[in-house]
Amino acid sequence: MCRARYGEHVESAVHPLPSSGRVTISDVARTAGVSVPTVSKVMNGRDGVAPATAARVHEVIEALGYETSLVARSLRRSRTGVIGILVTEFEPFSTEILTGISAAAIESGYELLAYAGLVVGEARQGWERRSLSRLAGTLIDGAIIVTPTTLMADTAVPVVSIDPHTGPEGHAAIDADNVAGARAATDHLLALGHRRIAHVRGRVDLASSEERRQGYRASLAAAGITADPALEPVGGYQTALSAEVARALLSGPDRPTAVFAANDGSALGVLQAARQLGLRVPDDLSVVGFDDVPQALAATPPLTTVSQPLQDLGAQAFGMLLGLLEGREVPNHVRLPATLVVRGSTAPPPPAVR
Amino acid sequence: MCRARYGEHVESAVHPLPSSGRVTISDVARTAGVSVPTVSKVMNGRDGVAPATAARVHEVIEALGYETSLVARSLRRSRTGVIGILVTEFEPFSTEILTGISAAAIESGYELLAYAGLVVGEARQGWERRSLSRLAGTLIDGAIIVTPTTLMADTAVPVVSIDPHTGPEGHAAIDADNVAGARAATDHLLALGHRRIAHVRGRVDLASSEERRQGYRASLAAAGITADPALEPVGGYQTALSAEVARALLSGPDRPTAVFAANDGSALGVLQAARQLGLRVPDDLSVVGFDDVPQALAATPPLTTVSQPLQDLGAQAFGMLLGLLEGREVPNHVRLPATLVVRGSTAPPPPAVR
DNA sequence: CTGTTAGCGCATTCAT
DNA sequence: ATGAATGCGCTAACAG
Repeated sequence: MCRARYGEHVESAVHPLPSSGRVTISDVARTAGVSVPTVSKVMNGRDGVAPATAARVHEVIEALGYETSLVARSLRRSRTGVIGILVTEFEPFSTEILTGISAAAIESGYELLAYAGLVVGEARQGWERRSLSRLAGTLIDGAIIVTPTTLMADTAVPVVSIDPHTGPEGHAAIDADNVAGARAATDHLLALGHRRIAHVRGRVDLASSEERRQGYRASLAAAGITADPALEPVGGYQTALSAEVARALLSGPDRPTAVFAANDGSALGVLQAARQLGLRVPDDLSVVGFDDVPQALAATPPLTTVSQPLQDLGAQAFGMLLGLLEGREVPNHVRLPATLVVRGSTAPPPPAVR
Repeated sequence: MCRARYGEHVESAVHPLPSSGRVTISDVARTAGVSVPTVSKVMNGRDGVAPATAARVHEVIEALGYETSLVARSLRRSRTGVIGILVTEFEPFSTEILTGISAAAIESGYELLAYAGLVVGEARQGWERRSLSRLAGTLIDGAIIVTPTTLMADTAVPVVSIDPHTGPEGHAAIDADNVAGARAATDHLLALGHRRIAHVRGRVDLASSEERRQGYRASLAAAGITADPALEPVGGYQTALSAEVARALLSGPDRPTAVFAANDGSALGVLQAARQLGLRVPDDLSVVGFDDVPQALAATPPLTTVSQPLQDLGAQAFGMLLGLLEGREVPNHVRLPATLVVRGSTAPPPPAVR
């Protein structure tokens, strides 16, 4: 067992080699017998320091294991070399994007700081503005915001949004083609022979959700099918709620033979509901999701879904931000293709209702 | 198109409402007609402020969208309410852990700051000490370090290590049971009837790699098989190198019927080599990996592997860190079970060689 | 070449 | 109840 003891209230000794772990620039200066600014110069490789002095300072830095505090430095300097990535929390969606950003940023000279405010409930509204205010202007040179809920004009640093909830208008943004993806999903079901296709909608306040419904409707319209509002319950992008509305949807007499869910979480809910009702997937019911999260592949049966190029989204967002930081012109809006991935949850409708 | 223009050199106007995005406490104070300390008191909910004044300040804060700078605040205060997670880069392994930490941290009152130095080459050695020095004592209250390469004593803040390369001795650490996991993998192959089982080793300088080899050898020994060094090439946890050594291994006359690779990346390399040599998996060759990264499931055939509870690792690390921060006693070392996941890459050996 | 002075944005005494 | 002064760790502009 070990007990916490981190010298929070340790009296700093009269002389160097502080007992606590934290080593500051003054510790180094004192030990090396020079002034603080001299150490600063050495740290930043500026000239105007005698070679002998620099060497001695370097030795002390090495010995004490000193490293400049990112905080103190960034308070004083304008550029920090750190890019912020703002998310509400770390979950499969945001971490996949993070992975893409990281791959793109390697050897770019920038460091990455991913920040999760972990706010819940009321406080969630406007989280991105708050987080950005806390970091921008000091800690970070620019930011990538994952699924921001509001538009932000006049930010202190360059910002690129990924999959903004409000749609990609007004600021540098990148997202996947939700309309085309949803259309591909519905086209796939139509091609299999389905005619009665339901759509479990996402959060109605989000742009992505509405775009997916648009794609669904466009596909139906192209096939000469008029959309039936009774087949469009709202699952709010949530598994539990989607399972609930799916149960109702699938219990009726004239139940659909296929469901296109607004995201994978919803699709998993539909799968759950089908299982409870004794419906086999894909024999009795076909299900398509959206996003292609890891669980989609692990589901039983593996979920047919629309894959968003999450890593690409991240990588390209980083590229755009780099462009903004370097004062280059960058496209205001980039849209990446979403592609259908056919797995085991879709099949032709059962003969009885065909 | 839009061009970067973020008022870096904007002259601050004589009066409030600065043109740049950055709003400081003095802007608020000036606008509200009070002093800076008063605003500070209001922000931190301290008393000693007239209700009327507080209300006015609150209004201005709201109007200006002011938020305290994390940097400036943390420089002055000891506690920041932010936990740092230090990684070299964001990839599937570290982001999975991140997801687990995030789930555990929600509603804990702490915010999460994941920091990737993105160092490569020489500078990589000792990255965790450098990153920690840059953040600890100021920005973060404690840190979780993912796969640190060195031991760190006497840190400025509490630290918990996940899967330390040096083994879990000396500081609060958590990892998966590599020995037992490797043993389970090898036992599985033995149970299928394999006798000639190779092991593609990982990075020999890492504790996890050596532990996995130990488990492999222990399993063989228990079955009365003496380990053959010729069957233990080093793949260095890398796909390309592993494919190379596997090609050599599988080209020989007395080739093994099964391979236990030190991690999934290596296993994918073995799969590659087998395909090139015309060996069918699992009919001609069984392959087992370690880690259970998402690609393991997506491989052809789906990879039998040993799953590390990455999210649990993260969640429990957060729990331990919380304990340290609260001055509670926490176990110095936690070891979580690694479990075999049997998929499609393993089967009994071909009759010819059985 | 070096040290002194100043100030980044904020929180904390201590006066008033 | 409020404001002036001080310092966190660091860097920039100057003075010696």
